[in-house]
Amino acid sequence: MLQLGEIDRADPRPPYRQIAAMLREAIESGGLEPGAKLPSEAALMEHFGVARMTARQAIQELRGEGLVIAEHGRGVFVRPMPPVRRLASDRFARAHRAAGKAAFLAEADKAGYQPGVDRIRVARAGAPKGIAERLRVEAETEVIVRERRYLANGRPVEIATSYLPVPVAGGTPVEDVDPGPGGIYARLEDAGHTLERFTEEVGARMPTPDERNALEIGPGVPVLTVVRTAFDTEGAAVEVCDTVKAAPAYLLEYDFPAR
Amino acid sequence: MLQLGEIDRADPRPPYRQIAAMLREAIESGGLEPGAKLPSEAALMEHFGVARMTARQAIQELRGEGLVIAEHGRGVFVRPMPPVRRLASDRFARAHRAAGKAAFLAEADKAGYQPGVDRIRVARAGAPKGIAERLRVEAETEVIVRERRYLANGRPVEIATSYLPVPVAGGTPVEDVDPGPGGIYARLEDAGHTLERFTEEVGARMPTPDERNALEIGPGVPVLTVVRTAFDTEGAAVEVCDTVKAAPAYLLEYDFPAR
DNA sequence: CTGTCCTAGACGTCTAGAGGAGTGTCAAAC
DNA sequence: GTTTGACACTCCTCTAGACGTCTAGGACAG
Repeated sequence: MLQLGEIDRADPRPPYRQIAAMLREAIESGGLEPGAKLPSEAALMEHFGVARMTARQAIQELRGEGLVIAEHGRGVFVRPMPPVRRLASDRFARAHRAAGKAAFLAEADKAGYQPGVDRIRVARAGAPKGIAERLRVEAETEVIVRERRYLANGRPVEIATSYLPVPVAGGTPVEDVDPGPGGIYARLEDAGHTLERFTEEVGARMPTPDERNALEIGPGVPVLTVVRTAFDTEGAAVEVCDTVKAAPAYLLEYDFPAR
Repeated sequence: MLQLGEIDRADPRPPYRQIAAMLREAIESGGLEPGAKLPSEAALMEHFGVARMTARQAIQELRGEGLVIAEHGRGVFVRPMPPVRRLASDRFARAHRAAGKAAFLAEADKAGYQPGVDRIRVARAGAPKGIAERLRVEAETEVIVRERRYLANGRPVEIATSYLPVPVAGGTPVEDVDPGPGGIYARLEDAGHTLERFTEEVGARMPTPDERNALEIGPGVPVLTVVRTAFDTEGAAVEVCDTVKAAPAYLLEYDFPAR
C-alpha cells in the first residue's frame, strides 16, 4: 500500500498543496503506476486529518495538471499514457500517395496502430480570415471545407479541417466524402497541381469544450494545433489544413538544413 | 456593465458550469476584453443567488482553461494575450551566426522585442537517457550541460538546456558562461564542426510546478517542448537542446518539401 | 506635503455538513 | 441459475461560515 507523509504545519505551502505534492511525487516516482487508484477522498481526510474539501482540492490540483482522472463512483486514477504517434516530416512523401496511402494511413502502418476516420463532412463555405490569408484569397471567398476526425485504435486523436479554393478542387473527387486512394493530395496531383512544399505552424493551447468533447480528453490536457499550407509547383497555396491534436498522443518531428 | 443571464434549474448542467459558460461566452464574444475585470465573487453570489464556493468553482473552471487569471486582493481578469514569437525554421541560418547573432537575438531583431537571457549555468554532468540516445553515447557519459532562460521584453518565455559531448566542445568557449558572438553554434563551427542539419521533436504538455515558476505562467497554461538535435557534416550529433516554451507566446513555423 | 495607519473589498484557504449520482458487491428472492 | 434489491463506497455539487492575506485608497498625524 502507498505510504504518504504528514502535513507540515511549518511548511509555508497550504495543506492542499502539500498533499498534492506528495501524491504527485508518488506518481512520478512510480509508487503509483499508470492506471493505479489513488486513495479515496475519505482515506485522504482520515490520513491527513483534513476536511473533505481540502482533500478534494489536492486532487483538483492534480486533475488540472492532467496527471490523474476522476471516475464518478469508482475513484481517481493515474492517467494511463496513451501511445505516442510520432509524425515525421516525410509523412507527406509522394511515395506514400503513389502507394495509395493517405498520410494518416501511412503512419498507422509504420507505427502499428489501427487507423480510423469518422465525422467526415464536406461542404462549401466562406473562408475565415486566417484561412483566406494563407490561401491568398479575399476573406469570405467560397471555399471547399473538409472536416474529419482521426482515430488511433478507436480512440480519437485529432480533428482536422481542410480548406481548398474552388478553382483548384471544385468538382473533383476532393468534394466527395471518400476522395479515393492516396487521399486528397493524390487527387490534387491528378488535377495537375503537383505539390512542391508545405509549411506548418505549430502551437499549443487548452482545448475548447467542443474540442475536449470531440477528442475525448479530460480537463487539464492541452492540444497541439498545426496549420499546414500546401503549395504547388507554381507557388500557389492549394490547401490549408487546420488540425487540433490531443497533445499527449503526439510528437512532431521536423528536419531542416543548417544552410 | 456586463450583462449576465440567470441559472436555469432545468438545465442539466450544474449551476457552476452554467455560470462558467456565461462568463466564457462573454470573454469569447468580446463583451469582456483582455485585461478586463470579471465580476467579483461577491457580485456573482449576489447575481446568481449561489454560495461563494459555487461562484469560485465557476471561476476555477475558467482558470483551468487559462482564460482568466486571479490576482490576490485585486480581482479576476481576462488573460491578456502575450505577443506571439514566431519561430521560422531558418532561425538557425548561418548568415545570422556570421553576423554575430545567436538565434534568439536574430529573432528579437526581426520581431522587434527586447531579448534577454538569464539564469545561465554551465556544468558537466552525466547524460540522461533520452539525451544520451540522441547524442549516440552511453547513458551517464559525462557531457557539457548549458542551462539558461530566455526573456522577451523582460518576461520569461523559454527555458533551455543544451547537452554537448565533451570530445566535441570540451575546453572551448562553449564551456564559458558567455560563449561570444554568434552563440555556441558559432563556436562549434569555429572548432571545425560545420553544422549540416537539425531535427526538432515538438510536443506539448502541462508544465511541472518548477517550470510554471521559471516561466512565470499561471495554472492552465500549457508548454511547448522542443528537443533539437544538431548534426555536423560528418553526420555526428554535436548538440541536443531541450527547450520548454510558454505555449501562448509561441508559434513554430516549419517548411518542408513535398518530395 | 509626506508618510503611516486604517479599512473596505478582493481572493485564498479551511471547516463541517448535506444530498445526489454512479458503481460494484452480495445476499435474498424468484 | 438468474434476477432483483439493498447497501457500501466512490466522486459530484452545493451551502454556510470563518479567518487569512493582499491591494488600493482614504484619513490622519507629522
